[in-house]
Amino acid sequence: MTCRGAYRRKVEEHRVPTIYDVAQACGVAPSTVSRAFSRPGRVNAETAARIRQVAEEMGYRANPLARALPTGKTSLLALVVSDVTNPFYFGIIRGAELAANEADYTLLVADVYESAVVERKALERALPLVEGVVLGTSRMSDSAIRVMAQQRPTVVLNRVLTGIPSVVTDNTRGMRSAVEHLAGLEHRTVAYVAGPEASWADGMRWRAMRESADELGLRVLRFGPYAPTLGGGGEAAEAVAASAATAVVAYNDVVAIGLMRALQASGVRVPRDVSVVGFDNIFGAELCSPTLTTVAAPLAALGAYAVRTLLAGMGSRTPPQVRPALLPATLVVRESTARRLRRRR
Amino acid sequence: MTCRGAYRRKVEEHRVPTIYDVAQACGVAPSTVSRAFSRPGRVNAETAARIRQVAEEMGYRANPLARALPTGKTSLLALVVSDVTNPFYFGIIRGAELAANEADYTLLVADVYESAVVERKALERALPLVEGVVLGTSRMSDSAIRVMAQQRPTVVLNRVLTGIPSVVTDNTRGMRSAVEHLAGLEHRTVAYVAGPEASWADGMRWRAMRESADELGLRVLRFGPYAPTLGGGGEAAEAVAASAATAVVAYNDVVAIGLMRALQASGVRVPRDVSVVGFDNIFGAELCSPTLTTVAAPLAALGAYAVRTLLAGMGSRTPPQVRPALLPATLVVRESTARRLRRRR
DNA sequence: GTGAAAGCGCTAACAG
DNA sequence: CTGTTAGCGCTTTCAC
Repeated sequence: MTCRGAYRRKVEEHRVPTIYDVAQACGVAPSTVSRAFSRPGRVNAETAARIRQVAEEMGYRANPLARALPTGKTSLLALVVSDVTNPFYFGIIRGAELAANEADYTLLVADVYESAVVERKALERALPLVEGVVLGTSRMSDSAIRVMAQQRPTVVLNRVLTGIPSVVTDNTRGMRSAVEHLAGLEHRTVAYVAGPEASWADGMRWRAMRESADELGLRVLRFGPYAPTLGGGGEAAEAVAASAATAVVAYNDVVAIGLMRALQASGVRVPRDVSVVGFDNIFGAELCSPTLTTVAAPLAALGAYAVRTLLAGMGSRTPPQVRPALLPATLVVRESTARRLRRRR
Repeated sequence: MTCRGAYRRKVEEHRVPTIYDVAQACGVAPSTVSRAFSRPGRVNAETAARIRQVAEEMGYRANPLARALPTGKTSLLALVVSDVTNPFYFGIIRGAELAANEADYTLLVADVYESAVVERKALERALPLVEGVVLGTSRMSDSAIRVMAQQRPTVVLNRVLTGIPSVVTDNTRGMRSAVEHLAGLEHRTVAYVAGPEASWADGMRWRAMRESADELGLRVLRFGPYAPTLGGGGEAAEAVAASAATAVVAYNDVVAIGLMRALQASGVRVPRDVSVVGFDNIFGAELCSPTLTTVAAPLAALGAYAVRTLLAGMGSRTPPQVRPALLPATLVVRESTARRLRRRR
């Protein structure tokens, strides 16, 4: 054993038992204690049991830092989200955290306030500490993501990046069920209130809507783009009210709620005059009135699946599957959609 | 220099430059490189600059793990919240994260799903990694918290614990402004819809309401306790409607929204017949209709202040201030409160 | 199966 | 001001 203790720690107060203490108490070498925990098979079963018990009694806990230094195994995973304040992420965080804890990993949630600079700094800080990262929404360019993915196993959410494993919501199917729902309520002309043009999801949703509407023989209009905010939805109200559409699907719930409020404010009743469908099923969707029919993204599932994919990829030497995983979105029917009235308003 | 490299790392792939590489490239001792970064004063300015530049060119970044091992300085802080899904915490997380990043710390958000078991496990995992912890809401007993506080500097949010620094919302002042607002709208009889009895905040709020009402000469009723959920608020509706109260303050926004909906469902109009005030100003407060007048907890400020208090306490040898810090709550007036009608409904 | 010893990358005490 | 050295606590060859 090396001569220890000459390098006195500043805070002698709460001396935590180390592997050396356990070894001494058991009358074995430190390396044996280490093995007893990490490779139980390679040590005499009886000895191992004794070590375990003594360790337990002493309240020994392996120092994760010390373990991580030689092995790189920090048991930390990073989840980067652009805005913890956005209800969209709650479910994702929750799901990711559950899956991480399940595997005895701790999740480091990095909130980057929609800012590329903060994102860079946050990642710079977190990257060396974590074993892998899930990119919730990233302001980073594809190439920047690829560079990062070389440093640490990476999984991307709701964004497809060839070569990087990703898990995305099946917007197409989700949109289809929304349109089918509206068709079932006898709507003949439906509109899409678009979100930001740069949004990958927006493109998917609009395309899916057009296709579904076509297949079901509905007329389809498109308004926008609008900002993905209450105000953005509000701006769309006038155009929607003036149109022939009796039902609209909005880019997301926040836009849908903004739209509903503006419609109501100008005397258009929801769902009596216009049915409204949102996307995402955020917490507020059942707080507004009428409560919002919406396509629920499988938030928790997305987060959990991403983490599991990450862990799986870390475990194996082989590069992880390259095809994006599609997780089903489901329609949640609430009060904001209703059967079309016979007489046009 | 010790003979290095015999202990080959498994992944030779992405060799990150170490302090030794920089030292060699600069022709100085490793310790000098270390000093150049941690104690710039103690090294020849010219040498330091050269080292810095070389390090920059090589893309050297100190390995936080290795740094943390001898010093204990992980640059990690934990924030424990009982439920990331609860809108109440968003602001807190955001504020805490901002303050942490400002000081070059990374925040580890541990979500404990309202479960004491998960909380224990999460803390067990995180505690050895972090330098301090902020307890957002904890299911732990006072004594358990005190035990933890001995291991790591701790700050508690919205809970007062003698001996442990804490930062709490000034519910008393917040409630007073709510009651003054209602009195100004000529309400004479007001009611409090109580939350869970075990809640420290609930007790504070009710007491403050009674006192404020007394001082302003209002009659005050109390209903509850109810669960702090939409359903809980709904349950209160009947009692409220049957009472003489023309205005109610609810334990929190979620209860207030549940109450409003149930009232409206039974034909009581808000705010025409009954004014409703919530507490916390969660995201949903401006999504519901009518939008909710509410006492806004200084969420981001709470989080930020807690982190700053924590960091301050870690910095100094002296035990941190023991008096809980009171942060002001402010009334946000929206649509759910209105002047009392002359004729009683 | 077990012990000895060399490191992981960095910091800090000690000399000069 | 700078170099030397001993460790932080754990893992992992390498011998026996």
